[in-house]
Amino acid sequence: MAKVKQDKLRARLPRGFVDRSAADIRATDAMVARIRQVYERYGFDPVETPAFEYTDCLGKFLPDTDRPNAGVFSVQDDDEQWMSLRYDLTAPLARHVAENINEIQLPYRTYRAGWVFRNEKPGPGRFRQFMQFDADTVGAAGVQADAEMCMMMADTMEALGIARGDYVIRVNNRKVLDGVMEAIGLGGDENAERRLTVLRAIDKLDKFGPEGVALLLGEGRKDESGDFTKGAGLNSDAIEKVITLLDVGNISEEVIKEHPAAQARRAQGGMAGSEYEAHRADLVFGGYSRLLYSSSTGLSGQAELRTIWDLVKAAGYGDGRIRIDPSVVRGLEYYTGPVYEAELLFDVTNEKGEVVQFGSVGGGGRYDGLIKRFTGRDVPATGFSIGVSRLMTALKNLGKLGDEDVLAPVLVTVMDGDTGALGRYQQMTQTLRAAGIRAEMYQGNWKKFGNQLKYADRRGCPLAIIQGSDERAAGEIQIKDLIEGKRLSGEITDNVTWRESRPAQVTAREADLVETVRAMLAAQAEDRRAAKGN
RNA sequence: GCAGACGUAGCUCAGUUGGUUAGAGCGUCGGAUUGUGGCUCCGAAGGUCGGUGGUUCGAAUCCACCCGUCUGUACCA
Repeated sequence: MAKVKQDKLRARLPRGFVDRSAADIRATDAMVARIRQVYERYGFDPVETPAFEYTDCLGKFLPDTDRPNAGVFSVQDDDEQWMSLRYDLTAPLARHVAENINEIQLPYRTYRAGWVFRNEKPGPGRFRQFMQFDADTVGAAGVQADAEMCMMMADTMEALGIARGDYVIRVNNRKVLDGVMEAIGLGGDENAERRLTVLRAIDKLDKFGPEGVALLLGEGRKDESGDFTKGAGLNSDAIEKVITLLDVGNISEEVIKEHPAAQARRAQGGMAGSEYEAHRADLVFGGYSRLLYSSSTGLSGQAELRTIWDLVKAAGYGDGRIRIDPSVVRGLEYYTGPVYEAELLFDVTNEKGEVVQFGSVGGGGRYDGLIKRFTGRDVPATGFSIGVSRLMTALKNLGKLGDEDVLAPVLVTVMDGDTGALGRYQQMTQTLRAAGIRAEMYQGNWKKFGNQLKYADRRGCPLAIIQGSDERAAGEIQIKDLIEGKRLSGEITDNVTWRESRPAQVTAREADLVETVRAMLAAQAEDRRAAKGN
């Protein structure tokens, strides 16, 4: 016997994957619906591509194509072609557009939600399968398309219940970063590797602060466990320039208020939030100018940012919802111009009650070269991605989700298991369903009646319908209010009394089934509202 | 990938310097109560002590390797 047990299969979930509960699925559906509503209102249309793509279509633009299974899940098809599970929704869109370029009317405004897969180390809140919700404009070269993306991200945050001031869309431009690297002598193909190291170091600003970034730009940095990360090896002059750039966006309130234009404005009676932001932007652009005067690439990046800023300001988004920020880096490979990301500004606590650094919940940018790989012709595009799973974790801990719990069904209990009686119970159940009330007939072993109520209780059923032969003969039913009954249970300690008093149970005419159930459910809903109010 | 910590029942954890049959609480199931949830009481099931190999008369305990989890770090399209 023991041997049989040894051979027993162990049920186990693959590392980094999760099963989703009813509550999770409902919360995700609700979130996706709200995001979709925003995208639709902006005039975007849905498209869907499969989870698998040929590996070369996903990864040709990557420098590390020689490692087909690093980071992605790949398999070989019957014909020995490599296929991979998609790791984002942008590369598949590029493939779709390129393949259908003659049928698609450009500019193509499109959105899609879907699961993506990454073969990397999972952590808390980090999975190997997660959902993204993307929007892209393909075939629009002007930065007005990028400005619109930023505004749409802001609207999406608010549609999800994140208050204005609790999030910010930070915008930068890869050309500005490239300009600074030119200025410190890292231009040219021979320095590509070091440029990448510098970008990675900059990306760590929110994690390690300016001091940590400076170490990574120089010799390197040692972490808590004593592990050493080799740095970019820049000299102190170059490090200072990069740190200065990152610091350009870090302007204190006092400095902004000392701005000459701001002082004049204040003399006339105060400064609105949008004016404060405008002065802040002026100071940021001034800082860019001082650092980038020698780089034409950098200056054109700055000009693009200026245009984006003017556009979002004109549309009323210049009140702190969207900010120019020199420390935004984003995806290291294919972005060519403006990059943007959405960041939450409130504290997020995990299951243990610890405050965690949440970072960005979505981001994107302009990728003018991605589709050209397939078509050979210029097809500029810009778009962004929202990490649905990640954002949901944040919202769940905030209590912004899970409010709209679905009510468990009314349980029609079974007192008598012969076919005739079962038919009558089934018919009652259908009558409730036809009236739009969620209901089910007990499907377990009917002979243990106590178990039926126990089942109803644990399932969270609001009501139980009971009809034994006595009630049947009288044309009646018993309706038990399980919520009220649970409340009363606190006052009864003796089991015999508890059973015989049949707490919170009413008798009704069978003909009044729907009417009585409706009234009792309405009363419970009213109680819940009242309780929430307190 | 690198560095560190940790793996005992479904869950949370005890387990003495290496010593007989590895325990508790919670949960699960059954009964007290075949037409009434909760409480209470009684009873039961549930463990290759993460795996493999080694040291030893003897290993949950010591050693090596592997697997897994967690933390930091790298990578993250």
